Amino acid sequence: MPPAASKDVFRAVADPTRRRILDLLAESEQSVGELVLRFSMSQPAISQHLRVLYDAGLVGRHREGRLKKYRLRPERLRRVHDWSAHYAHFWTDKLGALGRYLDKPDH
Amino acid sequence: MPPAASKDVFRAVADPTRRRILDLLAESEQSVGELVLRFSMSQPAISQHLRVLYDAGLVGRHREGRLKKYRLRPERLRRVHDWSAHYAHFWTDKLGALGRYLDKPDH
DNA sequence: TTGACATATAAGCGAGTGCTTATATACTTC
DNA sequence: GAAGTATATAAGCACTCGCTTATATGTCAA
Repeated sequence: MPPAASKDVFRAVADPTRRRILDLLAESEQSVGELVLRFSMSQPAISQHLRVLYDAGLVGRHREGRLKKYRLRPERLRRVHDWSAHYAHFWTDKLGALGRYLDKPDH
Repeated sequence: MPPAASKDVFRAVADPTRRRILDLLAESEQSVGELVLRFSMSQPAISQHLRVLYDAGLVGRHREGRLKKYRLRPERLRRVHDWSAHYAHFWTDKLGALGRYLDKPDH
């Protein structure tokens, strides 16, 4: 069985450590070692989180000497954003509720 | 031990069944029984998902006769939306990358 | 090649998840 | 009250998660 078979984006971002990794990578690409320094957990733990993010398509990576640099690939976050945006009018648009009411076919 | 102690919103929406429940509740409030009909799993399974959503503050509920109606409480989804919106410029704003680059203090 | 460094993988462990069936609770009707 | 309906909780089970330590792999430098 594949170690962490093609992971779902929603599950990937459910973990706070992984969200923090993404936030860090949003600033600049970083090596595994640099990331490890930002957390109080072992290097394998970070590598495992990075694998989940990689499997979910949320990060890319390439070698640079003996370092391996990870960079953000934010496109797939669009699924999360689009889904939640579906609810955004509930708190942004004052007329949202009325609008949705009037949109129903029987009005 | 509390059955599913105060749940995190990100974890609550990580499950596809729970997202589907939220989507259904976005249309209209529904009783547990009505929701059960939409899924091919047992009533307790749905009740357990509803509890997770309730503990995460994503749904409200009230009795109505012998029914218990659940309704969406979307406010807390804002956390998810705001977090993902933080990345939205990566795919919406063509000048986003340049803008972020110029925003750095050393430019 | 050898040794040091950087990262990934393996194996194991306790805790959590998502379901099931069985049962308890709450409400309504008779 | 008793019986029926609607929902919640309990217990159990297989599986997954997030971590650990130990080890394997890859890269550079001497």
